[in-house]
Amino acid sequence: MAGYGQFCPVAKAMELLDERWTLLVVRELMLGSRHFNEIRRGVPRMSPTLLSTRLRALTRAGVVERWEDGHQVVYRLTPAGEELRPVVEALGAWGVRWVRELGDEDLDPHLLMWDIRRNVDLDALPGGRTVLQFTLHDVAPRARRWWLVASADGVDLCDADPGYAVTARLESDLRSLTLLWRGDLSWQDALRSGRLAVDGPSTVRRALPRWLTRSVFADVPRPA
Amino acid sequence: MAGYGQFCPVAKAMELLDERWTLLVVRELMLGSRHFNEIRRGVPRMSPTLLSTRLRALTRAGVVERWEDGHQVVYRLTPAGEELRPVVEALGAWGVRWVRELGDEDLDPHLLMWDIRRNVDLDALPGGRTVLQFTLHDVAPRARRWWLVASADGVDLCDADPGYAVTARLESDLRSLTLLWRGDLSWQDALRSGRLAVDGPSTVRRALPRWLTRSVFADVPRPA
DNA sequence: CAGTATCCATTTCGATACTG
DNA sequence: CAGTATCGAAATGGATACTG
Repeated sequence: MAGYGQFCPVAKAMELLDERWTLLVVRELMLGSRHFNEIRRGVPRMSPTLLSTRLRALTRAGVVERWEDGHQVVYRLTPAGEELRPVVEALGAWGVRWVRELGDEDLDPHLLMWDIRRNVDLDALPGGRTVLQFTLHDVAPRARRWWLVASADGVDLCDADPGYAVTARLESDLRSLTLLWRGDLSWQDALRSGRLAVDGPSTVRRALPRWLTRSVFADVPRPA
Repeated sequence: MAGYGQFCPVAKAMELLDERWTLLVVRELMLGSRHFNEIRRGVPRMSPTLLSTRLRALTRAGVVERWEDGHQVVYRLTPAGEELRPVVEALGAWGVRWVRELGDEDLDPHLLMWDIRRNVDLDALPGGRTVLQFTLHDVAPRARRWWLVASADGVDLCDADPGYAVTARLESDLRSLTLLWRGDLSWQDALRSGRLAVDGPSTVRRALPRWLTRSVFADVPRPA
């Protein structure tokens, strides 16, 4: 793709950043992904070839640094890449306010559960091990049931029963849980309307919203 | 172009905004352009067909409002579009810091003079009429000479001698004047190095930087 | 794990000319 | 002024399979 033929800094920035997928790859790196297949997990519809191309372009542009650690390959943002955070944040805040309609194609249980998993607030987690069982009743069998195993050591997400005693069960549908995650729906409204049901001890139920945190954009105020 | 298949607000925002030229059209509207051909002036390398397509997409997305006033057509940003300002500002600030190399293809005397024109600070302008004659000695004859006619009523830019008495003459080359405009080069350095010469009364010369303002990104601090 | 290789359908865009 | 019409070249990217 040719450039814009403009010296304007916005144009120069967009020559790099407006290429499809590019800023989503940057987002993944901001969220802490370091390895090729870890990044892929956040952009599953992107072909590996294309991810490879984009990582190379970002590296050439000085946004990403590729570095071989033993026989591992590690990607990370350079200072220039880190400084894209305000851009990504502004885009997300705008998107959550003004792009409200989600098509069915935008819903993805794997992405959703992965996002939920990586936003568990370990500091707010009750002591011991908490095991949440999620059921998304409108989703194909393979991706219908999930187990979130959280303890001070970390969080695991399983799509098969790991065998631990379940602390609480959440039932919802894919869209409702997605809306809750995005902050388009509050915990209160989700529960009151029956779009989400939580089955478990009331102490666990009450603690849930504190450590099962939502998207960083969830609290962006919505337009009246 | 298909969507990303993601509910992430950044992805949803980029489905609209990562299409080529889109954000530059938004930028033009932010800078005050209202009419089709006025917008085109800011994105001269964009074909009218494509501009038309983009304006329609932006209108559908609720970012732009199209409105017929008599037999004029007026475009303007909606509140949603206005809220893209932080995005554009973050991109520009990032771009001016981290995309420093300008190719010769990025230089354009028409865009540059147009930008300079629309950033004249009328409030800081001395009384009466000021006429600046610009000479870009490395530019093709057609775009080498410009006259900026500024008074309290407004600013005109001419590519042919309008016949007024010239208050001061500026001589430079296209790249130097562009760097000055972007803030990659200070007035001081430009003058000291001889990349810019100003010929005129010293009061006029000293007042120049106050009203002939540079890009809004010029004062963004550069990385060490 | 970390990618490449291949291949083609599709889209996208730019150029140019034209119109109410 | 405010766009449409048309057309072909280029590239973009998706799908799939494969490799060190």
